[in-house]
Amino acid sequence: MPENFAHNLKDLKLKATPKRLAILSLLAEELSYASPEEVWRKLRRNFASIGLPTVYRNLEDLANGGLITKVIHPNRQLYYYFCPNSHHHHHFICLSCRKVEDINFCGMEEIEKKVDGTVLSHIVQVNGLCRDCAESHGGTP
Amino acid sequence: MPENFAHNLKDLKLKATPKRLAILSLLAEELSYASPEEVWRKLRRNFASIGLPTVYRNLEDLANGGLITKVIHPNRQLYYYFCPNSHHHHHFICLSCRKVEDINFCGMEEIEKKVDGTVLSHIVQVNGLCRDCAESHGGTP
DNA sequence: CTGCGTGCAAAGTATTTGCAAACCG
DNA sequence: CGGTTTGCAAATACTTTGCACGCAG
Repeated sequence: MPENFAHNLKDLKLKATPKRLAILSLLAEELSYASPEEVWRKLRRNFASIGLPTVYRNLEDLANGGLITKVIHPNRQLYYYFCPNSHHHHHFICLSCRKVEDINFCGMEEIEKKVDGTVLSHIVQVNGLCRDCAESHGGTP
Repeated sequence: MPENFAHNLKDLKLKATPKRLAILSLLAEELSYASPEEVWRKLRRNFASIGLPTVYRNLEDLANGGLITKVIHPNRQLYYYFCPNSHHHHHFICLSCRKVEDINFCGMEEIEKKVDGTVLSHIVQVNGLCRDCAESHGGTP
């Protein structure tokens, strides 16, 4: 499922501009989450001029469209992750190397029953150290 | 369990200053989460001079000590909530009136088994509209 | 063509930091 | 007394906005 990006964008009524496509493929190649500035730095290798605001705007739009996922980070900076996995699930993020693992579990059905109100969204994210990072520097994020 | 705040602070090696105690009791009286600035505005009623940075610092310290909880909000501002419930659980937050409901469920045991790494922390938060808000303005946060 | 997308420059604004003075224990 | 805590002022730094031009459809 490599290059339906253009198609995905069309579905979201976003134009398939070179920069959007580049952002998507760039993130798709990462196993980890990235900050807007990191994405921007990488894009500058391929584009003579690209503005940081453009990156912010596009990441935001892509996340709203569901093509990529916002990562919730203790330091409250923005990070994004491209997740090829299409069915509902959550993530384990490594605070050290930023790798992301899928978690195929979501207790939300049970939770929704317990809540006295309307659920609009939910956040489930597990933070920690991946096996590699945990072994190497035994616990220092 | 009203005023062991001083004791709680001591456990965290934080001095029981009037301002810290005020922050705690102020939050303890709320059923909802509050921003640092809101806390600050309320504190100014009782203290001739109180700096916003002090509020930020104390909220952060109290949250790190586990006396209060940071709320994760879509707008990425800081919010804090005092939760009297001592055993592990999570929260349903109303994006409209900011009320907080406890959710006595956490699927983390199951999740930890699935993860290939060391879990340091986890976030489970359900966002939505409480029954009252859902009924009144049927869906506009 | 026509409106969405982008660059650039500039503005926000919540949050942090530095330091001297005040204070808890 | 001695290390914490606090106020104040100022700085950070991430993120967002405005506007004119360029490009996708």
